[in-house]
Amino acid sequence: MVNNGDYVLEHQIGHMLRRAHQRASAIFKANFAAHDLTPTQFAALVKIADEGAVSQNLLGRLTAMDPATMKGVIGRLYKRRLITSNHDSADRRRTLWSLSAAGRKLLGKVIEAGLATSEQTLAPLNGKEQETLQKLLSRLT
Amino acid sequence: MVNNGDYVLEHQIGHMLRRAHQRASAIFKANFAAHDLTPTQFAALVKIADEGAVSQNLLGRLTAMDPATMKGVIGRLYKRRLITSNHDSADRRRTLWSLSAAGRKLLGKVIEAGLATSEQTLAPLNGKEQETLQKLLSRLT
DNA sequence: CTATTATCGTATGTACACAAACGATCTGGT
DNA sequence: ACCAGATCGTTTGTGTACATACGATAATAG
Repeated sequence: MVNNGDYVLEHQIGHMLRRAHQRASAIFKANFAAHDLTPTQFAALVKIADEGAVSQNLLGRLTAMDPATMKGVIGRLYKRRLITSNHDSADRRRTLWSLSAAGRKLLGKVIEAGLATSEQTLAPLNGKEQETLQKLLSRLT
Repeated sequence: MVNNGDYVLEHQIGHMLRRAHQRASAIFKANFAAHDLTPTQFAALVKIADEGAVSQNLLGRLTAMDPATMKGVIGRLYKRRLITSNHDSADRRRTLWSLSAAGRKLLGKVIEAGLATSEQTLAPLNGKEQETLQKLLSRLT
């Protein structure tokens, strides 16, 4: 055994965030297993729906993914034909992505699972604690 | 634009945890860049130091990594000779891992960076808020 | 109008994260 | 002593996550 001073892994905020995120992801996975969607794929679908038509780069900023990550997510959604692409007439570098009919249908079906995921993730806390946690977390940015 | 009812991505706990974890990782990375250690590698070193000698499986449980992830982390630490291995005399399946002299030396040097990382990650909150956040996060498990 | 600077998408490499499946070994109950 | 089930470590495959580098295109400055 070695003494690392005050450093207790379990009390470090980074480690706690990692663990909480692991748990949230596991709950998400259970709720979305039937639809085979990952958290980032679902986030992308939601944001595309919000925006109507978005470029890869903007979508990345809206969902907090960098361009390289976004490319992979978009690619997997496109392979399943949940989204469609159009060239941007104003900027030849851009491709604009929208929901396909299948994407719209799927999203309508799973949005409830998204809400259930949030609820289950926060279940250990009461209403006021949930609000407090969300408020504090939102300030870590 | 499509209406997704109440589903606002930014307000979902899973997404907030993902973003907070991203930020914490970025701060960690900046603080440990000179030593080329990732958060999981550092966590493993800390726990090995705490325990003296641990099996891969137990170390995984102590640091919240599954066996497949742990194998990669251990492998990278071992390649850099920060840890050493011994066969467990009581169980032929097990390998027990300990810090090497180099590992001990490195850990002594970077433990401060770990504390600084936690401090900087929590910097947007005051002392009382930090405590509240940690208490609430610890209950999400 | 041209030269610099920025942005868009793409590609490659490293590192988690977890599911699933596997052989080797250990353990508890009979 | 044996067998059934658990545990240990490993392997393979998919999906983030990000750094870095690159060519094409756009926007801006002079």
